[in-house]
Amino acid sequence: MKQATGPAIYSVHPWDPGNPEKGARHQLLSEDERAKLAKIAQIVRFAKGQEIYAEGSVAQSAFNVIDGVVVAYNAEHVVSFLHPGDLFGLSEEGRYASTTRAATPVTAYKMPLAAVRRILANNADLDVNLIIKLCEELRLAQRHAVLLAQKKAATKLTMFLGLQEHLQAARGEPISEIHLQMDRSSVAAYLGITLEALSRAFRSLTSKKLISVRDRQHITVLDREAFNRVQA
Amino acid sequence: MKQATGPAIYSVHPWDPGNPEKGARHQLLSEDERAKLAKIAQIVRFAKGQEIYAEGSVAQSAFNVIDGVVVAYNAEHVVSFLHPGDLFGLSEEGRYASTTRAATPVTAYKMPLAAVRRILANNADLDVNLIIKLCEELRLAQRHAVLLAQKKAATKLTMFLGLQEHLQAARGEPISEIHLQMDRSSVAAYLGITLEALSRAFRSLTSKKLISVRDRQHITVLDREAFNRVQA
DNA sequence: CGCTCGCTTGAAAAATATCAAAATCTGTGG
DNA sequence: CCACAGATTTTGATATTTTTCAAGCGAGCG
Repeated sequence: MKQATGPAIYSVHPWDPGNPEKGARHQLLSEDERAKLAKIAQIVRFAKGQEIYAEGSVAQSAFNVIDGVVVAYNAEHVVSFLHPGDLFGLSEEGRYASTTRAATPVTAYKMPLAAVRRILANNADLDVNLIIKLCEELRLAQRHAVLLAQKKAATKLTMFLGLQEHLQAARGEPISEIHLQMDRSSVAAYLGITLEALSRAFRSLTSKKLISVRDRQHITVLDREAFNRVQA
Repeated sequence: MKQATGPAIYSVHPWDPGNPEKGARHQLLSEDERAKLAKIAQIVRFAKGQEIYAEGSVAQSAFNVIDGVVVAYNAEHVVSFLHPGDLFGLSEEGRYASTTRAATPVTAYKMPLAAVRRILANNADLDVNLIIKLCEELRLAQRHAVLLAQKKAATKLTMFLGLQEHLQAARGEPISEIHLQMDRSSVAAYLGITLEALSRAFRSLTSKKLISVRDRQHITVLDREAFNRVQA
């Protein structure tokens, strides 16, 4: 468990173009805010594969990932992966907009939406931070769209790996290897291709020695230049 | 010109599952807030095809569409269409995350980001409303992702037309016809297919009498049931 | 009138989807 | 520690679909 002090929301800061640490993520909540949220939060655990909530059901709680990876589905299609420091469970007209499921064993804070709203209404700083986080999610969703718009499976895969690597770095994790915690079918759904096409794309990149696959979860980029060139 | 009283942000309200007017959009800003923003906003116009700002350039202004349609590009790919009541120009690390271009003649409010931030910092209500709007954009982006994940061009097209119709209704415009204000190449880029594939998808739906195309901009759904069934 | 630009159509090439089956991995229990 | 059952992933062959390249159409405009 990474944070015992209360909910934590990480994001890159959306302003300051001259920011020295480009792309680094920061904790958006102050100690005080975290403490406030901690009072209404409880820690919950989900087993791998367990559903957290279903699309269309009445939204009662928001969640904040402490450890593990969550997959969000819209109508059978994977729309995002949520990592520690990410927030999910925001809703459309009071109902969840996605189905979420634990891709690995997950620990998370669970917070009643009503209480979150009450706190937000009285705390301008929190609002701004939530805005920052939402901007980040929006940018990620748009990057996902760019990825999905690619026509070749190998291109999609390199973009995906690049994105994962980038996020991993932003989270401060080592990036000698890319660590894919979700299974192949989730990745395929995220890329908008079949499991078979994904498998072949992996093989194609591997046989060209652009990447090496240590095991299903660990990938290394061998030829960075050629790897980046695939995205063209 | 639709709103002379100041910037307007429209969105569906994210809570209240029992909301009677499902999917209807509301004005998020109070008269007071609009007046406050109007003080820092100027009205600007863009000719059809004109670039509004470029991806990666330093972000200095946010925009609020008054009239017309704006296309947002990420790396050559269309990620969204912006209509009256939409907000754009929010940034990542101080630089614009997309390139935007007027798809039709556009009128918009232009507001210095620094001033917007100053107002946001002192106005919790605005914050909450911005959050609501960002949630909406996020949901749209995820719906776009679901669309892009479809494997057949005809399916993508029906989903797109359905989405446009839905948005049109939410804006309170008549929906006897679907009005596509952007050109075919923008639609194709949004769907992640080639112009030719889009053209063939239109022909396929037309020849099956699911839709009729009055002119390049106006489409009618003839067989609603079959039309909805395509999305399977 | 002749032009360009946006869109449509056609034919061949390339890529992915689909279906079926083999291989590999994971967790469980002996 | 090993063996087994079920789930996950890879591989193979074929069918579909889309991309690509090239040419034709048509509306709007100087």
